[in-house]
Amino acid sequence: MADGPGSQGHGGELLLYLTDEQLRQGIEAMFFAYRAFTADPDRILQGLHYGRAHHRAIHFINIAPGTTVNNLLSILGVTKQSLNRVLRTLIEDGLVESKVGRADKRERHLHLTEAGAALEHQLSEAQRARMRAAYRQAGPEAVAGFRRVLEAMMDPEMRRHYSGLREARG
Amino acid sequence: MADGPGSQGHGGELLLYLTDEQLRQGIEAMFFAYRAFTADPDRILQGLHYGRAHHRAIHFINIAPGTTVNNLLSILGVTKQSLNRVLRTLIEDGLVESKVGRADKRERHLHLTEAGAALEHQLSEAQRARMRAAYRQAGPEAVAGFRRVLEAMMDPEMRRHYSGLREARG
DNA sequence: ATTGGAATGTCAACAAGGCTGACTTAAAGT
DNA sequence: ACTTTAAGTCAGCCTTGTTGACATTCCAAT
Repeated sequence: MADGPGSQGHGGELLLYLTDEQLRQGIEAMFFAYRAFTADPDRILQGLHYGRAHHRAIHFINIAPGTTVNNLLSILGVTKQSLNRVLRTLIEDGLVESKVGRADKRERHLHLTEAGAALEHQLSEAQRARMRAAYRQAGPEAVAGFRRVLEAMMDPEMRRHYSGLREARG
Repeated sequence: MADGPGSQGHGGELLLYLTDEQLRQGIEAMFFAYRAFTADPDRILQGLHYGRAHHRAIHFINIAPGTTVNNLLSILGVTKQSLNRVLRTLIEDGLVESKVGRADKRERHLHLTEAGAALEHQLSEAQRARMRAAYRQAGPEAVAGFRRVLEAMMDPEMRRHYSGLREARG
């Protein structure tokens, strides 16, 4: 591994020279960027007696309408008790609808109501606005790299749930 | 690659055309990657009666030894009561040392003890390992893009605290 | 020297949102 | 018939965030 810092590891042949300092900067960048990334929806949710957990549930129900509780559980990586607490309030407040499964009546299929979809859109638009601004500022090549690093950082288990891989990767 | 599928001329200007779907994938990538990113240190901390808050305190005390409580507060973005609870246990357990300031004796200057530095290294090494693997897998160009997007995503306020900008940006 | 304000620390109470464990109900699978 | 699965519920615990109130210490200005 006599490669300099500019070595190309794209094919996986040559190794990158990565100092602890470079890695540390990446770690801090993740910390600060993620905080900013969640700040906008948090601001909207605060005062509505909702939190980040509700946002996540709403997000994934919107992505996969009709998903079951069990499926949502495995995506979110929390216990059913934790999810249930969140889901119950969303259903009570009329943002989420829970329908008994046709094929398997044990399952509950989750959908957003109109009100739920409206909140989802408000939340995701706030997040998209920041993402859009960052993408524009960084440029298309940077965006591709950003996505590549994040995908490589995920647990393989979670990569299954990540919809980005099912399309637009070629 | 100035005009890949992600960019498109727009009224003569070279604006990025970003679909909601592309942005959503970026949002989800952040979610899943951040979870993976914090999972390794969380695993180490669990059972030691420490949590992510302790990790963050230890991290930034290590980066800026001698930092004051107030400065740490503004970096972490939590209340002094929250930070104090964490700091107190770290001091009691002999991981952090709090020294009264010489110039201003109201201030407390924070340092890691040897034990604290050892834990810091264990935690950061776990995180670096994942980051290193992702960087190697994605390649140097992707890493540069990753950093650029994250920096653009941060709040300007927080960019001041981000050490990555003070060096290695040319 | 006294006073005002800043920095720090502490106590108490509360909420969100994780967790475990135990248990029920209903439906499906065998 | 029995077991397993999906979902829901109750109770209790932990971490980590929040407010509000208050004490202490010290610097700096009056």
